[in-house]
Amino acid sequence: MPETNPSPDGARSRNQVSHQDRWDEIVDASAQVFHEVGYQAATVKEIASRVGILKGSLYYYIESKQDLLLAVIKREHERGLTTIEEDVATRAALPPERLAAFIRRWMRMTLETAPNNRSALNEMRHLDHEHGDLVRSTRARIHEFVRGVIVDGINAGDFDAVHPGVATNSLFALMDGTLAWYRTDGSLSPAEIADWYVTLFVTGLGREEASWAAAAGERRAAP
Amino acid sequence: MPETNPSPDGARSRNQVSHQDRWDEIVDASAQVFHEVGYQAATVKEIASRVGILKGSLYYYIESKQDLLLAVIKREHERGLTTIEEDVATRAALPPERLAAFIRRWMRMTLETAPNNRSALNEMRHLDHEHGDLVRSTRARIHEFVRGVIVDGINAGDFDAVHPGVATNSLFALMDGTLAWYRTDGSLSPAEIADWYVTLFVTGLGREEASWAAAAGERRAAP
Amino acid sequence: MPETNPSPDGARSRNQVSHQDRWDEIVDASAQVFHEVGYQAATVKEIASRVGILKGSLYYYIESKQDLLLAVIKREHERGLTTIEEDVATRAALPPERLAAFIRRWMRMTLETAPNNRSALNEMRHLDHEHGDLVRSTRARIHEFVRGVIVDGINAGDFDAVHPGVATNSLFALMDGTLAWYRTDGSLSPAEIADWYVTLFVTGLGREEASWAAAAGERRAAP
Amino acid sequence: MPETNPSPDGARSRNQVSHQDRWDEIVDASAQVFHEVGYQAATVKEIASRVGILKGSLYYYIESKQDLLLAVIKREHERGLTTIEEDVATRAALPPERLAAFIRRWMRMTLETAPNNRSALNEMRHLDHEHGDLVRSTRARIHEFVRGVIVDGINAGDFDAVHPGVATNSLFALMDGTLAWYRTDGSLSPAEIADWYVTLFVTGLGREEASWAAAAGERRAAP
DNA sequence: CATGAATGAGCCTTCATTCAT
DNA sequence: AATGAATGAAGGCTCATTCAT
Repeated sequence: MPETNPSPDGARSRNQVSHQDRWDEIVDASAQVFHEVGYQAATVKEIASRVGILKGSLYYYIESKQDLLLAVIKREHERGLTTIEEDVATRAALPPERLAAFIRRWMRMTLETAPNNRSALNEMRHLDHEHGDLVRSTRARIHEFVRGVIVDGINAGDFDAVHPGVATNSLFALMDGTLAWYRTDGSLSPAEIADWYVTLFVTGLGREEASWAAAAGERRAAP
Repeated sequence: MPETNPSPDGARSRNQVSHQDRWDEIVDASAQVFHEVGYQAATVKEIASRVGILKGSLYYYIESKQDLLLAVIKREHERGLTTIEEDVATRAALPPERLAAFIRRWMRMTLETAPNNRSALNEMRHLDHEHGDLVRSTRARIHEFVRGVIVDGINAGDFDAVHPGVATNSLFALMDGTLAWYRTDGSLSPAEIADWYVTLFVTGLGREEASWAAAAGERRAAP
Repeated sequence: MPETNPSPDGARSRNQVSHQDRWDEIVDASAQVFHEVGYQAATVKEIASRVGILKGSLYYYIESKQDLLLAVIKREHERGLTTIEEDVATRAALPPERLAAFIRRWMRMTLETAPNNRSALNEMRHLDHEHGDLVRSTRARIHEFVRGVIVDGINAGDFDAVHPGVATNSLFALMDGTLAWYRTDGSLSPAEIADWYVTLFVTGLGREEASWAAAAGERRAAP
Repeated sequence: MPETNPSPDGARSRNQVSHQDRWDEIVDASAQVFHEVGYQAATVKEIASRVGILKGSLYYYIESKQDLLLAVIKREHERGLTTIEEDVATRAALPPERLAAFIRRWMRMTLETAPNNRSALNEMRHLDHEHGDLVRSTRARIHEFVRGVIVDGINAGDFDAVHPGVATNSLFALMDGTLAWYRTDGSLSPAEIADWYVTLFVTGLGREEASWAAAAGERRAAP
């Protein structure tokens, strides 16, 4: 049975989309499908058909299936880079507050903006060395930010002297692991989940919230 | 090039292994390969060849590739069921202590006993409905245990009144996420990582360790 | 990645070429590509891009890829037809001299004028019946010329009584086979190779050069 | 429409052939198809179906289509290597006689033993570097043999002082070019064509047959 | 004239699965 | 139990071709 275009013939002229828009559609569809069945099980045909074109047509935009994965992962990491950016007020705050703010930003991105995007991270092994390294370096920058905040907190006495790398990894495992069980119709909102992570992590890092909140007030008042 | 058996002919009579042993070898090999490349990318041929047989021969033991995944996942969950069992002393302990003990047991299993096993959990989506449900029910029992401990802790006032389901999910995301970044040659031992999770989670659940440790002593002394 | 026109936008108006010139460019590019990778492996896209247009645009000039092959082969045969034309002096000469002159003309064309053109001859099988016959009839005319010279030579006693058709085929196999091993930077010039073929073939046809050269002198003197 | 096995079901058990025999069938079929349409245009499906199996089954024997080309070309070159071997009498003969004998052996192989084999030589460009070099080295050995005979003949004064490399290339172009025009039902037998090549080439190399035949007799009588 | 986007047929290749021996 | 040969359904990818703009 030949593959046939599901959209009606006459619609083509009206369906005109710019190259960039089409490409965004393609990356969206890819992210969705990778999320649903994983990279290997995802078929180019399925992705194409969600965009409303034939699989052969997809190769007008890509050179190989891997390009789709790369695009999805890159987009995720760009969102990650955006998420580590802090506004002026937050940048001036104490480490616990900064970490809390980051967790809230990250969870908002993960659960609200790009729910089916972040899942392709586990598929990074399917990228070849060159692209894998490219992506890993971006990821490193993101981790570095969090690590920096934790180190600052330790130095300032706000956090216990934990292993900052392990703490960073744990935090991301916690946050990114959310997608494995989070359901949109569940009892908790994204914001509530973020709150819980803040409590868990910032408290767990060594001092109860009260203490560092108090400390923060004191130190702020000090100079 | 045709697939050929690497083992010498004459050795077969001496290589006699019981059906059960062969089956264990097969599940081991499957777990390894799934761990290395994922379920979809894993080939029946590769698994067979690690056992030292040809892929056709594997079908004497299984009906489909999915059976291999099922076996691996089942074994993981059996290990999980074993891990929720507590010795007499622990069963009598207070929730924070029980939770800490569980975390240590689980991490020992995850990192020491079965490092390449636990990774197949993400592949559960490749099981059909029937087997997926079977596995999910086992997983539910394991989660239920942790959830129970947390609820007990909340009721006893050891833990803050968090959402127990979310807390449970978080704990497993944290623990099972370890495999994504843990390196055998890293700076932390499995036990140290477990300690860190205990600190993070038990503290993070609401009260600093000191407080519940003290409370534990009092209550134990009470009756 | 979408195919894009490498030439700058504004240049188009100045790059104006006549239809005929464009067509010649296309046939040139086709000959080159066919020479490099063969007809089947040649892509319409590659040919178009050498002309500086997109593959879709090529179809303004052709109806199918085969048209490109046909044009290349036709041009080769036209060159062949030109090459069998003799100047007045040569037409009056004796068969061995005429054959020698032809060999030199043919090799000059093959190696100097159209090195990458003659290679498409082997691809004639990719022409459909109709066009194949068209081309074959031209080729027959060329062969007929050589055959005629050889027959004349035999009748005149200059050549041994060989099978003229086989001799003709052999000569072309010899000459057109040159491209398979000839290197521009090699030790022999086209003219030297042609000389060698003359020696080989005219001598090999039965009598050493001296003899027919002498005979030629006599007979010329005769009437 | 799924590809279906053309052979009747029940026949399979009787059609049992050894692995080696099946492989030979496959190489035969490949040679045929490559001969008919060329490497690029040849499809794995067509080759498989001539063997009576499905295209997928072919991959039990090969790793890629290129392997088929390699096998065909290797077989040709092995036949070539066999063909340069001389019996005791020939090895002792004078260069013209040895060359003549070689030409006859080669043409017998080309036209009688392996008519559709030798045509894949032109497809050598489709081999990757590694295998291309392998094959080229074998070809070099064969050319070296002919070159040696020609050089011997020049040194002995039997041949004119031609460029031996060019002469060798010409001879093979002549001989291997035969397949382009030779028809089984033609007026000349393989042996007659070989005779003609002998006359052409051995005479063309510089001295008429009579002369070297006479010289041969003399020199043989001399010591 | 040329573009750019799409089509669709077909290719090479992979691989889970079957089965006679 | 295991082998080896084959199957057949897909899958990724290529590319000649079409056509609205």
